[in-house]
Amino acid sequence: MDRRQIKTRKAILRAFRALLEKKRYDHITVQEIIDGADVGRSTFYTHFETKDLLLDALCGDMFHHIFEDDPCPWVGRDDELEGKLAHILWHIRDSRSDLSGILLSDSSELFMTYFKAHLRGVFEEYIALFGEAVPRDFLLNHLTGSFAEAVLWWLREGMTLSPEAVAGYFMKITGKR
Amino acid sequence: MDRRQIKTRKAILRAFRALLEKKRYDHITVQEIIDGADVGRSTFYTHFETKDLLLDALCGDMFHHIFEDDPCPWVGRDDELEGKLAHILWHIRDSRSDLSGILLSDSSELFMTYFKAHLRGVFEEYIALFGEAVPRDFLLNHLTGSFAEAVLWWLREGMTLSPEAVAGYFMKITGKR
DNA sequence: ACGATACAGAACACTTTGTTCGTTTTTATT
DNA sequence: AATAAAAACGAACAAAGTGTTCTGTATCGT
Repeated sequence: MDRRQIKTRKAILRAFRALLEKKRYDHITVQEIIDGADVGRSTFYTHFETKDLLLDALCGDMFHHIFEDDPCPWVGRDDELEGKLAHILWHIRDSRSDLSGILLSDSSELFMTYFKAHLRGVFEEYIALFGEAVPRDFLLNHLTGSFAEAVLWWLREGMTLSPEAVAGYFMKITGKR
Repeated sequence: MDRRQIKTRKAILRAFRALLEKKRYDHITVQEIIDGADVGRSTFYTHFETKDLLLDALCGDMFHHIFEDDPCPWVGRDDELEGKLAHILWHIRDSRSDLSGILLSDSSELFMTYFKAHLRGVFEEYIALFGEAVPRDFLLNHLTGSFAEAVLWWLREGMTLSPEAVAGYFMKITGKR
């Protein structure tokens, strides 16, 4: 791939993210993005058909590496899920992509949708741990939703607690352990 | 208040809600709203300064009567909270304002924010029921968030379950009872 | 050094926004 | 029923944003 393409693509995404931390998604204009990225108008539209697709691309970039399956030392342990959750939190805190800024922005709901979609995959593996007192889909929905909320709470608190502590709280509150 | 004002205000809100069920909030234009409401352009702007304030007004209308404190037969009983939650669900299902359509729309995240804000008030009263194993704010956040998610799940399922059943599931899943 | 291609920048037709203002209709009151 | 006040209409407006097309220039991979 051409270096120029990569450079401008990154510049656009960076400018977009900077704007997202300042104002709401639907108040951001293409003009502001290309001004921030210092990129021509036509160039923007060759890279991204619409602003919505730009958002998709940003979410892809941000969440992909967090949910990559990397070597996991918790496999087989009885706190395997808790370990994985802590791992996700750890990634968010130390991520170069500065996820926390985006998740705390006025457009956070937008990103929560993507976040939950990824989380669902994680919890699907461990659904059996939580019994069968309620419908499977209800439970899955509950776990992903409430973990995402917990993460947001943690970010709002300034991430003073350790990832392990938050994961522990979450497991406790959902009745496991 | 002038009848005309009430009439046009209602017409605008109705048109807005009809549009929200079809397309996303930030894709809706003022032009579409006033066409749907059959109202002059200047009239719209005398009623609502911006589209965001129109949204605020809509949320106010929709959620207000649900969280009104009306005669509550569960006071003092040990399933008082469960009763109140069922009551809320009952309201949503039978509401004339057709909340379900809005909460299932592409802009549902927007309304969830308002919904949660109101729910927080409900849970604040009963926070003591859930122990002190985790920080109060964490817990409050968890309860409001996950109940809102449960409601959304219920709506998506077509409200086949009874309000009492959903409230029961929720209490079970949060560890109470 | 070469052709290919990505970019800049300007111009464009078009849509949307929010405001203004004179006119017409409806309302509450007498 | 007559009247003054209030509200809605509708046209026109500048300003801003959208998405496309074009030409010339700079940069890339080979």
